[in-house]
Amino acid sequence: MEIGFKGKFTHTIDHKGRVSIPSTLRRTLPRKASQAFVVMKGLDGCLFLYPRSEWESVQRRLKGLPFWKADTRRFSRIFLENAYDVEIDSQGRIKIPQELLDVAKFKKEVLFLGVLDRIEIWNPRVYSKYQSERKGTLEEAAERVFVPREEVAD
Amino acid sequence: MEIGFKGKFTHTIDHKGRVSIPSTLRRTLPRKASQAFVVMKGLDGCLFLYPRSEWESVQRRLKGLPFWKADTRRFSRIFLENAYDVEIDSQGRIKIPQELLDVAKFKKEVLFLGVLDRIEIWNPRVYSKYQSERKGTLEEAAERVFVPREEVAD
DNA sequence: CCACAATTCCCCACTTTTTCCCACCCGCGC
DNA sequence: GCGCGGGTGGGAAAAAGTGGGGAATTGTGG
Repeated sequence: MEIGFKGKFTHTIDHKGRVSIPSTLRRTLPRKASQAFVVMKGLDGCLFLYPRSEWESVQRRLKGLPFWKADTRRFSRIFLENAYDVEIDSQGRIKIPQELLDVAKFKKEVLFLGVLDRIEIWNPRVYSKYQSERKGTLEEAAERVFVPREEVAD
Repeated sequence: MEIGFKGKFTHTIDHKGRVSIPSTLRRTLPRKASQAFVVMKGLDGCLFLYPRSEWESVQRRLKGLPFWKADTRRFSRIFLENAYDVEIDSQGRIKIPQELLDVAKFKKEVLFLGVLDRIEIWNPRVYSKYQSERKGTLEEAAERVFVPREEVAD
């Protein structure tokens, strides 16, 4: 069965950069799934946390790009320079690399969002700012999101 | 599972030309992997560091190029004249040949980037200049990576 | 072939960071 | 109350990163 993270949880980062993964999200993983994740700088100011299995397909995509093109190299670097392997420890926590703590402006409290194949980690303030800056109701957004591709005039 | 280096790390070169390979990157290698690498002049102003196993395929790719073309010959020569075998010592360090220290303009600090099948080593200033010279955002990179292939118009 | 200098190699040493483990707190159900 | 799972904190041990000395090796000139 396919992974589908969902829900919102608030946890705290300790001064060593460790934070517990919400147990609800952990339980979403297949039993046999490894404790391995990849955490990377995400879009809109959050971090993306991928189970290693999901990351594999991202990596395959990257490897498929034409290495001899300058743009490919640039984008691969941008993409990978903020990606790190992390493992869940015996307490159910991961350690977020210092680089990423800075990138995502994490203080003490962080927000976990389950978003299908990935978990997002936000500074709560950044998230509420993100949502409030985007005026428009859920209903309007839904219209844009669900319009079939071929109807999108460009 | 396939090798996929990732992440960004800053280390220092000592006055003997030695530098530690970030242990995180070392751990990306399979246990049985040898301590042997090939370091060479890379593209865009950095050095490429390939595990010997990955180097094999680079070498195969070079061999596959049409050597009767002038460009191929020039290209191969530039790469190979600046390629050296290096081994990780008992402290987890490699010694970078003087030639390459000059080529890559290394002072004291260097930046390691994990980029899939290779590790790149940069002068930090050269790297930030490289990335600032042309616009390129994570959002754009994400498009390359995540957009289904057929939709990428070329 | 030897003497000498320069470079490399192989350890050891020290500091900082990371990892591992234990302990506690809190809410909940029995 | 008591046990249990989930979340948080901290100390000790281990690993990582850096520097340096001295033996071994290489290269050069006599």
